[in-house]
Amino acid sequence: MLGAMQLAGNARPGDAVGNRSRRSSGRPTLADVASRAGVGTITVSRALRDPERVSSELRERIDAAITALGYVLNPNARALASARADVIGVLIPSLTNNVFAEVLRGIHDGLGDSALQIQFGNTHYSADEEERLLRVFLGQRPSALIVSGIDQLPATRRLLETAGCPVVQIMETGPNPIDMMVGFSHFDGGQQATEHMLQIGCRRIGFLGARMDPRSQRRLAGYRAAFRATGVFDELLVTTTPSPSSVSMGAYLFRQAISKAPGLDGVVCNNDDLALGVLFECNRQGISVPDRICIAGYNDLEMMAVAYPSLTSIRTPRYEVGRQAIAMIRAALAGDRPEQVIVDLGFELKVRESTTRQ
Amino acid sequence: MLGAMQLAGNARPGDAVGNRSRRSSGRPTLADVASRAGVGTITVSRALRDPERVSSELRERIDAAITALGYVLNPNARALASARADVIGVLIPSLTNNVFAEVLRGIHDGLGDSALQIQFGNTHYSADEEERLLRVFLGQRPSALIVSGIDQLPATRRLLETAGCPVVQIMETGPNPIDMMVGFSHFDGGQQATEHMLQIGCRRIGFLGARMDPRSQRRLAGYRAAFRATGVFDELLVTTTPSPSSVSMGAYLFRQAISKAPGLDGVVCNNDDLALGVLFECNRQGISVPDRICIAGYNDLEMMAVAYPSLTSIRTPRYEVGRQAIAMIRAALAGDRPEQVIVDLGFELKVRESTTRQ
DNA sequence: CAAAAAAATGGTAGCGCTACCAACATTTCT
DNA sequence: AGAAATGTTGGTAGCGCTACCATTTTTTTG
Repeated sequence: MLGAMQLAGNARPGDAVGNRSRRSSGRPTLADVASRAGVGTITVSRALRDPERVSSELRERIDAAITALGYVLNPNARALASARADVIGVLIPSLTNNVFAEVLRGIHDGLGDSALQIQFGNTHYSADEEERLLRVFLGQRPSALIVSGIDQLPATRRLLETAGCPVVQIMETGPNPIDMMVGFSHFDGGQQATEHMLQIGCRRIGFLGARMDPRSQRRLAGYRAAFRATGVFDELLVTTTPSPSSVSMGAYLFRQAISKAPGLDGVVCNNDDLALGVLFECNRQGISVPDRICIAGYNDLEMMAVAYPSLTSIRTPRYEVGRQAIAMIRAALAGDRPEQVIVDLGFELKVRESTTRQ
Repeated sequence: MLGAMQLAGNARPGDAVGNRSRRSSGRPTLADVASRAGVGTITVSRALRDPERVSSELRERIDAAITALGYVLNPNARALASARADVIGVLIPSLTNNVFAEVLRGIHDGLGDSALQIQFGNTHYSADEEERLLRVFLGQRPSALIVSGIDQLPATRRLLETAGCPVVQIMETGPNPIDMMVGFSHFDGGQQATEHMLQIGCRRIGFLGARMDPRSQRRLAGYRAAFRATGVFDELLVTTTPSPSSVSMGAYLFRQAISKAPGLDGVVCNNDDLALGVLFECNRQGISVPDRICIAGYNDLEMMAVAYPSLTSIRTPRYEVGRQAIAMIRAALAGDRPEQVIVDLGFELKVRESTTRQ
C-alpha cells in the first residue's frame, strides 16, 4: 500500500529533520524552519503572515530555510491556534447548473493569489440541506460565507447572523440582507422579457418553468405583472413543473402548453435550457420561429446567440456576481466594510431573432 | 461589524460553558461534553469516531450531552491531532464544463453520509497549476486524492506516489496507474464514432476539436486510426483550436472546415458543444443534416437526444466515474483495497438522426 | 543627551483533539 | 480455581501553530 511509502518518500537523507517521534508527520514544521534560520518560531510565523513586520535580513534567512526544507504551512494547526480558518464556505443549490458553475468560476478568479480557500456545499435546492451544510461549515469557523438566494429558513438565517464572519447572499437582491448581498432582480427580468414580447405583438404568451425554486417563482411573478399592465391574462398560459430543468423538459412543457393554451404565440422560459428545448420542438413540429412562436430564455448562456434562429434571453451577470461577492468579502476581512452592502448588478435583455418579427 | 456579534450571539445564558479564557472560541469542546456526561474526554472521542467501542449506557449519556450543548466537532483539531484530515482533494480542469460538473455530482453522491469532505481545485487545464494546487492540498494531509487524466508532470506524479493516501486518476485509463484509475478510452470513442460514419457511407469525415487537451488528442488519434483501417485520409479534414470549446466555436470551426475541405460529408466533434454549433451552422446555411452532412458529438449531454435532428454522440459515464472513484477510495480507506485497480467503465455509441441516412 | 515611543524579536501557554499507554472490569480458557 | 485473553475506560502528552505578553533594540522627541 501507499501508506508504507510515505515515510520512505518523505524522509530526505541528510535533512535537519531526523528521527522524529512516531506521532509526528515527518514534515518540517515552523520550529524546524526557525532553528535552521536561527530565529524564534514566532518570527517565522510573522514572516509568513505579515512579512512587513520582520526585518528584511531575517526575512531572507527565513525564506531560504523554507525553500531548503520544502516547508508547507499546516493550515489545520493555524486554524486551531487562531480559531479561524482561511476558508470561505460557499453554498450553491446545484452543480450541474451552468449558471452556478460560472458563479463559482467568478469566485475562484476573485480569490486571485489570496490564501483563502473555497469549501463548497451543494444544497440540491433544499433549505434543510442548506442548514445542515451550514452547521458543518460553521464547525470550521470559516472566514466568510456565501449563500444562494434570500429565502433561508429562519433558523438558518439566525445561524448566519451569529456566524461572526462576513456573509454574502448571492444571485438576488432584497430588502433585509443578513450582512451583504450581490445579485439582480429576477422579477424585473421576467417582467421585461414579457413586456418585450407584448411590445412586438404577441398576445398569448406562455410561461414555461421547471424546478420553480424561489428565483423562478419571482420570474413568474414578473411575467404576471407584465400582463397586469398590458395584456389579457389567462392562467392556462402558465406551465410549470417541480422537476429539474433540462432541454428535453423544455420540449415537453412546450408540447403541454401548446395543447392546453390554443392560440399560443410566444413563450417566456424560466431558463435557457427550456428555451432551447422549445426551439427544437418547434423545429421538429415545423412551427416557424419567430413567425408563429416567439421564444425568450433566461440567463443568456453562450449557445443562445449561436442558435438558429438565435434566441432572445436575459443576460445575467453570473461570473460578476461571484467576483463581486469575493471582492466584498476581501474588503470586509481587510477591515473596510463596503458601505454599499446591497449590490444590484442588473441584467440585460438581449433581443435576437427568436423575438424579431418584421 | 459582525465580529463583535459573535460572542454575544453564541453565549447562551445558563450554559455550562461560562466565562472562558479570551483565546477560547466560546464553543463547547469535547472536554465540556465529557464533564457533562461524567466521562473522560477520550471516551467521548471514541464515541464519536467508533460508537461500537463504547458501552451503550455511556454512549447515551454522551449523546445527550452533545445535543444539550450543541456540540460540533472541530475538524481542525482532529486533523492536527491525527495528522490526517477527512478531506478528499479533487483536481478538475474546468468548472464550466458540464462533463466535470457531473463527475463532481457523482463524487458528492458517492460520499453519502460519510464524514469525508471534498476540497476541490480547478487546474484550468494547466499541468503547472495542477502541481501547485496539489502542493496546497498535500499540506492538509488529505485522506485521498482524485486527479483528472493520466498526463501528470513527472514531479506531480512523484508527489502523488509519495502522498501516502489513496490516489485515483479519473476520466481515462492507461497502463501505469499511480495508484488507482477509473475511466474509459477516449481513443476507442473517437475511433468508434468515425468507423460508424464510414460505415453509413461518409467518405470525407472531418474532425473538429477545441481545447485539445490530452483526452481530445486521444479522440483525434482514434479518429485517425479509423481512417487507417478503412478510408482515405486527408490532413485537411482536421480542424482544431487550442481555444476553449463552445457552441459558437463549433459553428466557427465548421465554417473553416467546410471551406478548406471540399466534399466534406460528415464531422466528428471533440464534444457535444461543438456538435451543437455545427448543427446550428448547418441550419443557418441551409445544409441538410444528415443528408449532406452527418454529425457526431462526444459525451452525450442531455440535449443531444432532444435536438432536431437528434445528434449522435458517444455516451460517457461521467457520473459513474465520480461514484466509482469514491467507492474505490472508501474501500481503500476501510482497509480492503480493490484488487481491480484499473476500472474501465466503457462508453456507448448512441446513434441518432444526425447519422442516419435511409 | 536622557526619556519616551516605536519597532523587532522571543518565550510560553494554550487552541481542541487523538495516539499511546496504563488501569481496571469482564469474560474465556486451562 | 487461577491464568490469560478480551473489553472498556481514563490520564497524559503531544499535533503545529498563534495570542499574549515580555524583552531587547532602534528611533524619535523635548
